[in-house]
Amino acid sequence: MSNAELARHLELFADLLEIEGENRFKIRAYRNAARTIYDLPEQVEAMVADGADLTQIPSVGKEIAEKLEAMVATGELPQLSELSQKIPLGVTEVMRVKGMGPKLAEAAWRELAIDSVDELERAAKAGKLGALPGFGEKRQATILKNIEAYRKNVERLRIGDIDPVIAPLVAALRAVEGAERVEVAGSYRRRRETVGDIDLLAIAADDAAAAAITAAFVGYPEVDEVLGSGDTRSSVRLRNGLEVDLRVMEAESFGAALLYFTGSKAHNVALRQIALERGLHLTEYGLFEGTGAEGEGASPKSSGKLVASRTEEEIYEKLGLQYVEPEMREDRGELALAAKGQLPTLVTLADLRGDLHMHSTWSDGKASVAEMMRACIERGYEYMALTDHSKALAMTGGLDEEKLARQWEELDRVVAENPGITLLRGMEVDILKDGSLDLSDEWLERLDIVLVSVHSHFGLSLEEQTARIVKAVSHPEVNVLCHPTGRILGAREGYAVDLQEVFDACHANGVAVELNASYMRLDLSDVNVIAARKRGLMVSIGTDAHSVKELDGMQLGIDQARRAWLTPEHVLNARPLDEVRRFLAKGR
DNA sequence: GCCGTTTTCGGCCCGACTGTTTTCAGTCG
Repeated sequence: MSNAELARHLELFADLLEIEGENRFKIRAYRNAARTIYDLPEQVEAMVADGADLTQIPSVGKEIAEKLEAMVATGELPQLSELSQKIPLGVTEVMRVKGMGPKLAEAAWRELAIDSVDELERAAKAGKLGALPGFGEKRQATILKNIEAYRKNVERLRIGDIDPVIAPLVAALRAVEGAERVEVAGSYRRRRETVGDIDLLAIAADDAAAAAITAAFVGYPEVDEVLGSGDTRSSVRLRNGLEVDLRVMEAESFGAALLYFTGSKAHNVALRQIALERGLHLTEYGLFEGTGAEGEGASPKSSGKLVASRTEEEIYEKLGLQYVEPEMREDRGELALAAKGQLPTLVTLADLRGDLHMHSTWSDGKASVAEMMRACIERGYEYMALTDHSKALAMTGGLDEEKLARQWEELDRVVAENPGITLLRGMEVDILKDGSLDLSDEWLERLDIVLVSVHSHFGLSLEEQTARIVKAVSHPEVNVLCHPTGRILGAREGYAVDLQEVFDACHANGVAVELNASYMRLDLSDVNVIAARKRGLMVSIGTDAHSVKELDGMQLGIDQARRAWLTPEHVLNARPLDEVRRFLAKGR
């Protein structure tokens, strides 16, 4: 059972416990464990096989360790199956509708036998929800609207799809007179691969400016529906289904608000804990003296002297912490390092010296070799690898040995015309079904860089797929394993593969793994890049560009790399050319 | 259920909003 499945079982169990009315701290314990397991770079299954002590995993104690072992052994969680006899799993689905928490979902199920979103909708339309405690006309209408939103937007949107929509919106708000600052917070700022909604924060010079910013926001052309609009807070839904919230505030508390709304929630909880340990109190308004517990009846917001609030930097500083980059704020151990002053210096776009994965019109790219080359020079790269497809991908016009020879004649000319950059002659070679490669050994040896990829036979069993890829990366001429899981965000799960085993093989053979920066892929995921880093692998951030414009997709790859704490030392294409050449030569 | 520079019990992040209340529970971020 994969870590993701284990986490989902724990999460589902927590849902049912919550509906049952269990102790909320117990529920939180299960949710914390679920999140930790989901983020864990090591496979729990492998840990169990090795006889490791699972209670060494943070948030996992004796009880949850036993449950994990049971799930690994039997493929199911007995307590979950048992509880789902009592409470239908559909009730947890009802809980996913905004406005329906555990208490209301439970009441709806007990009173009205509602155990699915469909049932909930039917009951709301028939006006039957009024029978529930605390349910009036208004709430019934709200729930109906929220069911619609739930159906429309069950899945989070890809960050690469959202960027082109949000950038102009932010620009429009920044252009409003009296808008002193407009920033995006939330998971968008943390650069998560998918985003559920957008949080915008703005500083207005005065009340008139605040009103103008709000007016510009709710009147923005892409707005489909205004969900709510007040003096300090407004909310809209854009035409693509994305919900966007705007908060307008004074400069005084902007840092505290930015910190709070950037999250993650887990990072915030951990930060507040640190504040309490220091006799301080952190809220979205600022960092205050006192823990807020002593002032009987006094609002924590007003109790205690303000210590810091204008900038995130000063809040971290007063907490005795280094500034934590937004991409790292996931409570994955960053605060312990920040306390010791040992946070890594994350890789940036400026650190990159080249792009090692791109296509041209020789296969399925839209730009010529010369155009791609000039574009790479414009982007300040010292080197680039041209890596068209191999012949197995007939639909892309992949190259066989003879066509590759002709391509090289053109490369000779283009290289002579563009002395500003070093061209690495490469190919993205298909891994065939049996793990052999789609190019002759003779040509594999002649290439400067060999990328290998799976583009077919996604349905192989875990064992077959793993063995196939291990065989491929064990070929002495292979340098980079591309998009190692084959996933397409929001469209296709990756194929079944034991990444630990594949990473071991890459390590043994001097092969780097790719972080494919395409907004559709972002493969490896942040968690898997962390696993690769911990395994000591080099990571190549490649755009897989099929056009000049797609070369700019590199930023998304950088974002993902930063979420995995990569520094320039970890990234192959952030290394100087001679070092890259040594890596490609594998000491030969 | 987890956790421990207040270690094996007694805590566990915080504030706002909403609809429905007449003092608040539930939900959300």
